[in-house]
Amino acid sequence: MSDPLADLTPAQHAAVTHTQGPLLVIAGAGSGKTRVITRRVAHLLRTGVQPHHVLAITFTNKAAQEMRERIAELTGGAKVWVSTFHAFCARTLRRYAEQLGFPRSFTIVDNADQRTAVHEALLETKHDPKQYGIPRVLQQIGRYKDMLLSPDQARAEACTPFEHVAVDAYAYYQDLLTQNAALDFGDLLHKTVTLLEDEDTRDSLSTRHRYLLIDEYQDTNHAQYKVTQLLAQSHRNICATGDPNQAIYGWRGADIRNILEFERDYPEAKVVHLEENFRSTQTILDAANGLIAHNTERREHTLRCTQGEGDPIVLQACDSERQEASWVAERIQGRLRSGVPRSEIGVFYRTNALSRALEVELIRRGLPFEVIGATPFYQRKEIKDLLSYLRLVHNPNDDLAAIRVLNVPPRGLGKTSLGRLKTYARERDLSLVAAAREAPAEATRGRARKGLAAFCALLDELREEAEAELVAPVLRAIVRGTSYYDYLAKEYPEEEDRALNVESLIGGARDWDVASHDARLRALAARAGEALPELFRSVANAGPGGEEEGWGLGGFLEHAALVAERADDGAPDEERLSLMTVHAAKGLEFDSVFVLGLEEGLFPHSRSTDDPTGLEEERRLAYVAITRAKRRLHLSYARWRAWHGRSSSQEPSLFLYELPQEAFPAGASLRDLQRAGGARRSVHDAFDGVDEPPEEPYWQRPLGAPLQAAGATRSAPAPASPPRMCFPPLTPLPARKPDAPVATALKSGDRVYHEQFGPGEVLDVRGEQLRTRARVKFRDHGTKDLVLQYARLTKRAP
DNA sequence: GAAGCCTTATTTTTT
DNA sequence: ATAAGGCTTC
Repeated sequence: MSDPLADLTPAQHAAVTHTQGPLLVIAGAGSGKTRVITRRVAHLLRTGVQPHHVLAITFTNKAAQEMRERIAELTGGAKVWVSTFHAFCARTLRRYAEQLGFPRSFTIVDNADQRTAVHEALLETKHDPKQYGIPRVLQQIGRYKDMLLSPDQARAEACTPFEHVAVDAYAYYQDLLTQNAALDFGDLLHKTVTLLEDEDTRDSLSTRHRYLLIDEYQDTNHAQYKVTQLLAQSHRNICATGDPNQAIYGWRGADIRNILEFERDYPEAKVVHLEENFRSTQTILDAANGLIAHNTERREHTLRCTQGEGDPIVLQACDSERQEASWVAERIQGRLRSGVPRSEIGVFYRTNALSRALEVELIRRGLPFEVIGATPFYQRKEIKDLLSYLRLVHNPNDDLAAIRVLNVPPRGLGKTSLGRLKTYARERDLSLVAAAREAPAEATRGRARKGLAAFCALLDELREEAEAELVAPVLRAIVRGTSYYDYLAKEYPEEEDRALNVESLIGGARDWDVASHDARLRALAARAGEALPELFRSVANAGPGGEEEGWGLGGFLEHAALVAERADDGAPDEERLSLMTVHAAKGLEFDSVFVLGLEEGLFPHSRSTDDPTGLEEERRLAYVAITRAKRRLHLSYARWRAWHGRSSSQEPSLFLYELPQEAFPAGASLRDLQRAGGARRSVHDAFDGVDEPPEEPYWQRPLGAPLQAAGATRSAPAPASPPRMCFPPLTPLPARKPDAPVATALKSGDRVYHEQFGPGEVLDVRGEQLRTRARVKFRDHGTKDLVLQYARLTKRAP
């Protein structure tokens, strides 16, 4: 084990060595936050803290995995519990379920189940699902849960008609979940808080988890905040790390006040600021700082650079997403040729749907890649079907799973039969499976009766198969008993990968079984370990996250619900480049970063730009994306993109205008690309095939050269001939949204030139940013009021 | 009463 | 493009 205190800056050292009492680390992007956390854990262990007394909580599975690895690396494999909030809660609730009045075998419902439940709830409460929108209602319910409001409490707060509908649905939805012994993601937190409110339980859990580390504290919502607060209440050993500039989970109820008010909650807290950036080049940092400066809500701190200036940012305008994909792939190959390993290349986009075009292109070129987070393996139909059967075996009360598979493959149980069965079940307070077993005459006839009987027989058979607590044999029995492959072949004749997915699921289950078996042996050894020497005990403790529970069928289902990630197949991670959403990229870093789809409506996303808070969060998101890059940053947008299956015209993202223009090569900023009217061939093509700048860095701004004067580039004449375009035809982009220098550079008295009105003089300038207007007195055309955003005004030397 | 076809609306981000 | 919902047919 190397020295955890070696090579630390004074600030980092202070954070690492502050082991007792509350600690808040405000850590800018790339300031070595992960380093501080992992070193701090190592240091804690070195001072005699037991590994199982340390609990580190992260936001995403990816981050948890990475941190687990780095801690293991640093401490020689000490078993510290590192997990997401939800995984931690799930594991804890398993242990205390009965105390809270629900079975240990509770299921965790996913988004699709939630929607089913909301749909049922709306129908049952006599509201029209269409009118109110299932996603909206579901989001509202989620918000109530994040705020720890019960249906009754929520009802007291409800004001608008929509809120009343949502509350009605919430109440019914919650009953539905309870009846199904099911918890949703919000419940995991909510119930854990309930658990921690009991003094004895809290004491024992606080004793167990004596040292808390909470990463990305700026993104905790109220429920998560409450969990940490209750856990830390007695020992106060809580280390929170975060960066207000990277708060990107407002939509999930994250409350930035949690980090801003940490010092109020823990007055004795030590606060450490990390503002030196060890990750990115000066150019990249300037871009990030320049962008985030447009936010009015932000914590004043600017990252200081410790690296050299570095290469300029590469911006590429593309005609289509196809072309964008091809450009990115080409650039990636260039980086690989320059010796950058694949694992050091990250491609980000705002929404998952955007990965498709690039995936196709990467496959075409034979570049191995991994789509992180997305391609929700566990959300595929065939996987969900099989998992639903598995859930029914594990928990026969799981009506949501029953609804899904009662008629899959078709057993002659249509809407009517299902409706009858539901009514029958509800009247007698039975689960659907229990009702099916009674096979009442009023609910079944003919085909349906036979189908139900077959279904029940299958479940019995599966139950027997599950006695051994192994997952793979049960899955095989399901596939066999339902003739699932026949069903797939009939239903989806062209889609052979579905069968492969099933194989892959079974393969994953087999691995799980092996690991379970291993863990059980270790757990046995651990139990006997009281009498064993310390060394042996620490080996015996090694289980998932340091816990001995969570294996077998139940554990597998929990894993599937919480870690929606497919088991590894093919090339190891180091051999692949990564594609992910910007959200998933938080906390990671890459030598070279590509950000796709920088278009208005996409990034910033149209669904979040109607209110200013939303736009600011989008900007922070862009900030996160940029600051992931160590050395190279590539941005791109497409002028045409498939949307709803139809190609539609796109505008460059507002953020491209807000980035400091000097971060780009001269002549290759957004305005230059636009002025070129959409020419595909840009100066960047000078790098083609080599991906290294020519020997003379002609694209660098001459030393001391001023920023481009306001509007100076606008005076250049339009290209003589319209650029050649392939489909779809290009319309010249209107000169919208000038960047800040244009808007602010004009003042009264300036002499200007207008393409149509000729020379004139500015009388006065009003408004700011995009709404800046200038009153101009033209020599030949009188006085006009012009919006600078649209008027192509050129400033002339006096 | 169920299966199949055609319509329609729908697309953030994560656990 | 895709999926869910509604309508028509068997």
